[in-house]
Amino acid sequence: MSTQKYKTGAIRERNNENILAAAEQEFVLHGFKGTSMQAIADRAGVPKANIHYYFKNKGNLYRALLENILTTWNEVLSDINSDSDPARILSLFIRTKIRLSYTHPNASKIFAMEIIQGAPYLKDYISGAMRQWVREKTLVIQSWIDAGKIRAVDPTHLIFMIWSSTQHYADFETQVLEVTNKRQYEEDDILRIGDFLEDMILRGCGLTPPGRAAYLALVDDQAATTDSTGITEA
Amino acid sequence: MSTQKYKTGAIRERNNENILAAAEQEFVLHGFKGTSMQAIADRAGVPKANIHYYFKNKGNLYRALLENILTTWNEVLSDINSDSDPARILSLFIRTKIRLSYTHPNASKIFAMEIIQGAPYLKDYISGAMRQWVREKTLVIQSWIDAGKIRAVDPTHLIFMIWSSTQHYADFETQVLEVTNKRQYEEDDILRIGDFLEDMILRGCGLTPPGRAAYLALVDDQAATTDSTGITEA
DNA sequence: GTCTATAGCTGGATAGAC
DNA sequence: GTCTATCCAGCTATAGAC
Repeated sequence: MSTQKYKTGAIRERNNENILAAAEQEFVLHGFKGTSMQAIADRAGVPKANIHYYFKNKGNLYRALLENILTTWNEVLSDINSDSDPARILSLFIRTKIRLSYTHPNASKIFAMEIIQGAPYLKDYISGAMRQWVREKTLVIQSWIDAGKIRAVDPTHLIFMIWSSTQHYADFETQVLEVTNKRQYEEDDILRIGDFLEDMILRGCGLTPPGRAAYLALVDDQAATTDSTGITEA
Repeated sequence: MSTQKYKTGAIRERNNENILAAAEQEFVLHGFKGTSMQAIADRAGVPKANIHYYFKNKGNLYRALLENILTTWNEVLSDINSDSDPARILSLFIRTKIRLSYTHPNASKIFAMEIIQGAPYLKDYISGAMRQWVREKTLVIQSWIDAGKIRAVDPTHLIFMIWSSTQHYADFETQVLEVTNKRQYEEDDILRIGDFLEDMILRGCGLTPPGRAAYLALVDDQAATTDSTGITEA
């Protein structure tokens, strides 16, 4: 029940996105408590009061941002399932997570800071949906072990290892770039990291790494399929 | 040139430690900007003005804390060198880092948050001492590869993998405990994490993991040696 | 829906009594 | 060296003109 005729929802949405994008930057740089609504407003180019009009208070804005992040991740990662070949699934999962860290580094960083500080806003999500997700995946991995498809490694720790080693390149971006004396990641860096982590982790599982070419072929296939579904958003 | 006769240095030191310990807690929970001097003072049980007397300002207090952290890490990890057996060195390094994450989780978390936020206080350290440290270690690892002692894996990424997968259990403690439905880590958890990561990473390097027993024997040896040096601090 | 002005409070830091 | 009282800049949030 908005007061304007039509179309104005578009302005609201655009403002919304601007504010959320600005908030993401500020929260990464200064943390939740350390970020001021004024700084977000300045970065988004709107008066401070407007943010309160849109989101009521700082906690709601932060919550909206976290939901955005989790939604994006779920959309991308939900593609990964129902292939009975462990090597292909693990490879795809590892490389997709690395690509996510590359395309959404700030999302990963905000999530990381939230967890490090004790997950005050995400405790329910972690002990609910996330725990459930891990339970399901460990059952799949355990079934691979029982079928003799992979070595007997602890499924839960395997998931933690994939999470930590991939997210590291987003969360500790500053350290990685500074230590390796680079300005920023390039496409080739992302592929090489994928090569390395796939190689290490799959060998640890007693599997033969499918390699970079197999992944690129798979992604190209998906891209072609997605195009053919006719997504036409500008 | 202090104004009191003698012994008062002990009081100052005790206060200093209390303040640093309180600051560690608060900085972990709320980040640098989000932490108030009042909160630190309350937790340390001293008037706020005393902290300013001891540390002059918030930035100095934070810097002192970071220096404390880096000193502790250097002391513990500098023991690890000069063994020409890659499997033993890597195993010891992995398990020592996990133990550090267990004994000093807050130190790891503060360091992580500092890096995630762009390392405003530690950029010099990273591009200086830390980069140098990585350079040296990669040369050692590369010499192992050249000598055919381990598989040809990227030395830098190997170091990042060990860092990320071990620190994960400190930094993401909340997530790990919540997902695995545990209250806190126990001794056995630490050993099992060591078993898992040693197994995965050393196999990835084409090495045979020495295993838990080898590590425990080594640590017991060191403890005995340390005792025999006659350290008598209360 | 948008923005200015401001209330009400907490922040870091210091002056000055003890 | 210690602590109380206080300054003032900056904070979140809202009231109310437009």
